[in-house]
Amino acid sequence: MAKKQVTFADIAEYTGFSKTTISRYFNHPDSLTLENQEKIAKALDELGYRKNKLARVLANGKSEFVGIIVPNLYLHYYSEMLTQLLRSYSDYHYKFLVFVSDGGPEKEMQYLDELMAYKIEGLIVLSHTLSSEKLASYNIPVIAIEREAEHICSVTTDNYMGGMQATSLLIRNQCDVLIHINVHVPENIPAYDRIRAFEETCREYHVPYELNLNVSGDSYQELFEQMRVIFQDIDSKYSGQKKGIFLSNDTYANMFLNLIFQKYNCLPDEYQIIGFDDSPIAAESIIPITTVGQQIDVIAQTTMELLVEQMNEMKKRKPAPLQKPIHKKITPVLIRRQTTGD
Amino acid sequence: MAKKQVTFADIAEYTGFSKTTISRYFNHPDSLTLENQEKIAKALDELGYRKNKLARVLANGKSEFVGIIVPNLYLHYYSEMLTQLLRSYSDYHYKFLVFVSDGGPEKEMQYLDELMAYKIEGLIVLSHTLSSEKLASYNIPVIAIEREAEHICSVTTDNYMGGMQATSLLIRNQCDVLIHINVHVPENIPAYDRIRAFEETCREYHVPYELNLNVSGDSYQELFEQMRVIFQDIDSKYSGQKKGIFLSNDTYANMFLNLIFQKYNCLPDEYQIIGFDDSPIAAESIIPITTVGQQIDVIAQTTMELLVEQMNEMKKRKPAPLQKPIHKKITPVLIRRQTTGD
DNA sequence: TTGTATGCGTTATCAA
DNA sequence: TTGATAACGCATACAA
Repeated sequence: MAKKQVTFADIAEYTGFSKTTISRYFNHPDSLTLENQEKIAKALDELGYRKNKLARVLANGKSEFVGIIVPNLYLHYYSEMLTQLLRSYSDYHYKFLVFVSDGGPEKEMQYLDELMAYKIEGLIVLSHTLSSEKLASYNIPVIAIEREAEHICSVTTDNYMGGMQATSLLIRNQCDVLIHINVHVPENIPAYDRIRAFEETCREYHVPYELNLNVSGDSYQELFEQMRVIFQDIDSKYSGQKKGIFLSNDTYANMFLNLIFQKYNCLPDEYQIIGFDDSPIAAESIIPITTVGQQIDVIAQTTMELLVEQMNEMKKRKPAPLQKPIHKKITPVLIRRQTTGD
Repeated sequence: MAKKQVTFADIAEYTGFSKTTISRYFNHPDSLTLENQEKIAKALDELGYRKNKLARVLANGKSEFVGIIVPNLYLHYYSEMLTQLLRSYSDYHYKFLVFVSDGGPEKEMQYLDELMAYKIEGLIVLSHTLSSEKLASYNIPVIAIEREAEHICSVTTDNYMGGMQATSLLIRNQCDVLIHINVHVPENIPAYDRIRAFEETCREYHVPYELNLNVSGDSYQELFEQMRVIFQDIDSKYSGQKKGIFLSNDTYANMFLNLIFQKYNCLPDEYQIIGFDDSPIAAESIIPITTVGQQIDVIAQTTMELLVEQMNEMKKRKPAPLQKPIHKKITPVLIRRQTTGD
C-alpha cells in the first residue's frame, strides 16, 4: 500500500460517471455505449487503475479460490498432478491455495480452517490424513484424488485395470511365477485394487504367485536395503524359473532392476519387471522399465470438471448439492518398454 | 454461501458486547478480561463462527498472500523448492498463490495481474520469463531464486563454488582430461558460474579440458540420443585417458552413466562422473552418482526471511524500501558417492 | 476495558 | 443506459 489505491471512486470522479457505472464497465460492459466504454478505459489507463478482487469477493461472495492439499511433491505423481491442476487456470480462472500436508491431522485441520477463512469455493484433497467423513462436514464441494472417499466425490485411476494389465502381460510372457511387491495397503484406498487384480488374475490363469506386502521405510536407503533382502530371497527361492515381478511403483522397480544388474550385469531372460506410475525414473533407469501409466492429465481435468460443476451449483439461488458422491475412474495405460521382453 | 455467515454482529448481539469488542477478542485479546474472553469464546463456538479473512484484508490491507511463479514441477529442483517454500507457512503464516509459468511473457503478465488483484504482499519468482526490470516495476517485494536478478533481490546457489568443488575433485582424483557437459547458458544467469568455475579451475591447475555446451532438446529421448553421440565422441577421442566428466545436472549424469554401462557393463576406472543438484536420480541410478547438492531448504528459508523482512517494512507508516537489491548466495555441498572413485 | 463511527473497494438493489 | 444507496465483514481512530 505504498500510495493509496486508485478506486472506482477516483475513476468515477475523473470521468463524471458514478461508481456503479465503472463497476458495470467490468461486469456488464454491454450495458454501456461504446463511447463511454472507451472513456472509462482511457481513464483507467491514465490513472493507473488496478483491480482489487478482494473487495469484489466481499461484495459478491465469489472468491474464485480453490484449496489443494497434497501430501508431498517429492513423488512425481503428486507434482505432476499439481502441475496439471494449476494449469487448469487457463480454462477456469480459479486461483489455487496450496498446502503441503506433513503434520498430521491437527495441522491439516488448521490448513482447512485457513482455507475456509479465505472463502475457498472448493477443495481438492490428495492427502490421506483426514477421513472423507470429516472432509464432507465442511459443506463445500470436495474432490478426492486417489484416496478413500466414501463420503465425498473422487477421481481415481482404475487400479484394478492397471493391476490386471500388468499381471496379464507377465502371464502372456510365460512367466512361471508372479510376484507382487508392495507396501501394506489398507483395503479402503483405491490402490488396494492393484493387489486384488494381481491376485485374482493369477488365480484365474492358474499361475503360481506370491504377495510381498512388507515393504516399509522412510529413506531411499532403508527401502533399498529391504529390497535387497527381498531380491535375494526371490532370486534363490525361484532359481531357474522365469519370474514376473510386478512392483507397486517405478522407484521400487528401479531398485529391483539395479539389484539384478548388480548381480548379473544384465537383465537375464528369467526376469520380467513391471512398475507403476510411469515416473521419469522408469524411463531413466539402466534399462527402460515397463510400467502402468496413470493418465494424470485426464485425472486432473476430470477433477476440475467435477468441481467446477458443483461450485457453479452452489452459486445458484437454490443450490441443490449432490445427494450421493460421484466417483470417477480413469483407465491407466500399459507402457511396454524393455523389462518385459520384446 | 449456503446459510448466511455468522458475523461479529451476531456474536455481539448474542453476547451483549459491541462488534469492536469481538474484533478485539481476536486482535488484542489482552485488552479483555479473562471472563469476557471466555464468554465470547463460548458464543463463537455456540453460533459456529467462522473467520472471514477476506473482510479482514479489506479492512487492514494485509492479505498475507505471497505469489509464487515457478517454471514447472517436473524438475525435482523446483518441486522441492516449492515444498520448502510452502512449508514456511508454519513459521510465517503466509498463504501461497502458485502459478506454473508455461505460456510465455503474456501469460505470465496475466498471472501477475491476477496476483496483484489479490493484493499479494510479496512475490517469489523462479521462472525466467520476465526480466527483473519488469518485475521490479510492480513495486512490491520480489525475490528471485536462481535467475537473472539485476533489479530485484535474489537468492541463488553459489554456483561458482559448486563448479569449483566438482572440478577440484576430478583434478585431485588424477583425471587426465576434464569435460564439462551443459546446455548453452546465458552469461547473466547464475548457473553460468558453474561453467566459469570449471574453466578457471582447469586452467589454474593446468589440466586439459573441454567444454561441450551444445546439449538441447525437449524430451528425454532426444536428450539421450544427443548424449549418446557426445559419449561416443569422448569415448573414442580420449581412449586410454582418465576422463573426469562434470555434467550440469544429475539427469544428464545418469544418462552418461547408463551409456557407459551399455558399453562396458560397469564404470571403468578411466571414467569419473559428477552431476549437479542431488536429485533423486543421482541416488537411484545404477551406481550412486557423486553430485553437487544445492541446499534447497536453506535457499527457501533465506528467501522467506528476506521477503518477510521487506513485507514488514512495507507495512510501516513510512516504508523505506531497499535502495539496492540484496543478493544472497548459498554454498552448495559436494556429495561424494560412487562415480568418483572411493 | 469498552463503545461509536467510519472506512476498506466492490457489487446489488432499486429507481430514474 | 445511468445513479444513489445500502450492503459485504472486519479493523481502527477516537471517545468514554
